[in-house]
Amino acid sequence: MQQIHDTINDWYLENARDLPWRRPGVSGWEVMVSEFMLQQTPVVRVLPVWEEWMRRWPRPQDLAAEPLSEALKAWGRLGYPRRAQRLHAAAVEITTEYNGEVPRTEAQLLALPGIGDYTAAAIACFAFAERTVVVDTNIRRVHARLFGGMALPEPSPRASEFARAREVQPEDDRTANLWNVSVMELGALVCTARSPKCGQCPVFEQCAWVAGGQPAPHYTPKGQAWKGTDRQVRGAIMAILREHEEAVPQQSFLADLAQESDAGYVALARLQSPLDQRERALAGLLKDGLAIAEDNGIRLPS
DNA sequence: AAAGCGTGGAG
DNA sequence: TCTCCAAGCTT
Repeated sequence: MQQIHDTINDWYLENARDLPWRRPGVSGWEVMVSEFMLQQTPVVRVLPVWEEWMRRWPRPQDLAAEPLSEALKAWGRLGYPRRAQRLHAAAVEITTEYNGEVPRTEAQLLALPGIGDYTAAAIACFAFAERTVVVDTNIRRVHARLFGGMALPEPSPRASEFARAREVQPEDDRTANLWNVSVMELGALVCTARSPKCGQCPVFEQCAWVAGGQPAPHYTPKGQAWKGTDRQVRGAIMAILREHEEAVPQQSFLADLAQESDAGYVALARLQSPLDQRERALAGLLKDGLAIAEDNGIRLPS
């Protein structure tokens, strides 16, 4: 096992991407913002937004001093805007409860809004060199193949996966710390979900999945519905709200909505449909876009 | 605990 | 074109 540790860690030192939140001396806040943005979002799309956020809000208290709507607008088109809402709330909590210092223990991080098992372990490990067991989608996939001989991990994380992740960790703290990010990077660059680059894999010889003849996945992932959903409605509404610095009169707001193809039609139909459906659309808006809507003076049909 | 939550690029 | 997927979290 130590052979595998050294091989993957060495591979990382040679092949890791030069990402700004991995630079030496980055703050806990810089790591934390990157982790929020990277939840379900590719690195290339996060990079420019992260740079802008760090320029504008270099400390938690800087973001906490802003209205939520600014965070939502600056979130841009990263998707899942409630992450911006939770990051803002976390910044407020760090400012009031931790004197502006991002907490360094997993338990403290886990208690903040928007931070779950993965993000807590990641921030503690990457920013503060705490010994944690990081389990993300990349690591789950590498473990499933390398140790489990399976094409893909189970659709949702199992307790057994966390147990295995703990068991395969290096004993030495420093090596374990590097192992976390190394396995993750291997999953991101080589051991990818679709068409893995096994020819470039440093542990090709040790891989249980390869040894088993690379069997196909034992399940077919189900895609998420999009057309006609509340999410599509919110997406269309948020897209318009983001682009306005000033108040958007209801009439021009609805006109903008009508001009949006597809999503706009769905949103408009919802907003003008019978009460129960309209309430669903409004409820969705209220969850993510209430502050931005209020700031813009949006008054939806009632 | 399964479902809901945005967005855009790759294959 | 259409499906899958990307450093998950919350209820």
